[in-house]
Amino acid sequence: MGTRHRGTEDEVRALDAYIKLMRAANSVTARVHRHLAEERLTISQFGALEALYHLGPLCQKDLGKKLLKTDGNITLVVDNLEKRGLVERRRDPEDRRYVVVHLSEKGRELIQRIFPRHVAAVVEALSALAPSEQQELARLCRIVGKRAAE
Amino acid sequence: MGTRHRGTEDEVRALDAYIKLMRAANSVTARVHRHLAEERLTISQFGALEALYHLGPLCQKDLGKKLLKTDGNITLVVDNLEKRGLVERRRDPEDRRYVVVHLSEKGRELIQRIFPRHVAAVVEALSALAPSEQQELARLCRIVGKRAAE
DNA sequence: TACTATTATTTTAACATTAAACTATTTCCT
DNA sequence: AGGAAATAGTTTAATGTTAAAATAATAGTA
Repeated sequence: MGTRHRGTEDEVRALDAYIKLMRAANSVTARVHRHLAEERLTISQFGALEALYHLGPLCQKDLGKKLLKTDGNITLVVDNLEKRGLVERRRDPEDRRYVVVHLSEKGRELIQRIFPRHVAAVVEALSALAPSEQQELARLCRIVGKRAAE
Repeated sequence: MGTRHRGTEDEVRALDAYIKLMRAANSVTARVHRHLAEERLTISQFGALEALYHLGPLCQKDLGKKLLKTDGNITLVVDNLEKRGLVERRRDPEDRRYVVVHLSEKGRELIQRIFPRHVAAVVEALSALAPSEQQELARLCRIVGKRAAE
């Protein structure tokens, strides 16, 4: 077991699962995003580009919801993408509170080029599990995530 | 499924498990550490105190290995704990390259007081799963984490 | 219409995080 | 012994991250 805590059986079991979950998420994140360094992209920047690529233009609030990040964080990440010309901010003329973030041509070219590497890295990272185990992992994580997000 | 990617069955399955794993880890981390704000402790600070509490004094290198963080990061986290008088740095007289980090009395009192809350929060976060499911989650995460850490 | 509440974004302060360069110390090897 | 290599820690620069306060714009309501 991964915990040194002396507690009830329930506690030790939960702590063990917790530690393993955290370590798996850490290791997989590091491994999956290793290839991003080549393009000088951070994980957050990649996440934003990917969301815009698959969902189309989004206002910053919605981008934050997708990435589970705060408003202020999105402001900074979009700033840095904008500096590199990978996205464009467009103020919504209908409701001037909204800033809609669009992929630029350069940004689209980049995410199109590197997304296949991302998929390959994810497949590789999970290849130690059989297909049915991957599905079971997804099922358990969905339950845990849902409860914790309440 | 949690992905919009159009790909092979293997790809979609792996991406789905990956997304669920990440979201679960994120949500559980946020939930489990919610109580730390009361004590104005960060997650990293809590992790360092916990490691010192359960493993005894550690040099910064070893602390970094436990927390999976870089040297420079540990320097800062220990700095901030030291400022609050929760830990003490002691240069190893045998090998003056090493700085051994000790819990102070104040630090020990704090971690002893809040650790039970941490355990309770972890148990709560995982309570949506049956005991056997928690064990299965731990098993799958261990496999995935091990592969990714290679 | 005018006031209030809500919503989206930005800003700020504090801490986290990494990579890379740097310092100090020790170990290893010839 | 002496110099090279390895190891522990610090520093720096860039980015991320949050919470909280501040701005700006819109919606709702008396």
